[in-house]
Amino acid sequence: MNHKVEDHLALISQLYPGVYTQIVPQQGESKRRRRRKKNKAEADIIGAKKRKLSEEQVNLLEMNFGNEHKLESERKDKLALELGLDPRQVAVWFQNRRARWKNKKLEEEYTKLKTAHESMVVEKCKLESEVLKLKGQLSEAEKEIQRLSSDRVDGVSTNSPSSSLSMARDPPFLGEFAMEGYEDAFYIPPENSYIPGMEWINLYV
DNA sequence: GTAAAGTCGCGATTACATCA
DNA sequence: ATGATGTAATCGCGACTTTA
Repeated sequence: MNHKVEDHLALISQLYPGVYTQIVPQQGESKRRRRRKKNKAEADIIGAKKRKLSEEQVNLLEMNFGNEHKLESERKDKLALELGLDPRQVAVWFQNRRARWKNKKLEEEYTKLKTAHESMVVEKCKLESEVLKLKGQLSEAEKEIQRLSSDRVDGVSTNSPSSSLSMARDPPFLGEFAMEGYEDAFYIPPENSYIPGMEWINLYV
């Protein structure tokens, strides 16, 4: 805080006890208190009008912030002298600037994550439709197998085990998340490994 | 060694200027 | 005139350092 303003506040708090209660903390009052509202008359009395920094001042501050976000006191004093500001104002500016920078970074990060999430959703849709397509192909192939095997055994045997095998091995249809929690139950073997009962597949590859 | 005082940075909030 | 927005300033707090 500007020392002049502080002096004014101290004086006013002496003259008008109860107005600036935050200056003399109450005994045992550790919790955050509601801050007093400064009215225009008070601001006029103490000359505490808020003023915008000039473009040149902001430019120089921005340049310094670009070099280094933190502000050691030596640099702060030097900068304050250069800008014709109170060192406290320079510190406050850096404080607020760091907060703005942090907010901006957070927003950028959020946008990046959102974009990544959206493209993942698209990818998921693609994969799901691919799965549906492959399931259709599989079902067609099984129908064809059944047709061929019934052609081959036609008139020889009516209780061929092959007619029920594929049904017995088929996992129940569980919808979109069929594999969740069933990784062990429906183990998918690596390529070229021998699968009992799956010899037929070699006929088609 | 330690309690009190001082300093600094941060998050949250307020006050004020500016603009649509 | 008024609500939205941006930003300077304030407050309260914790962490750390300095001083007596």
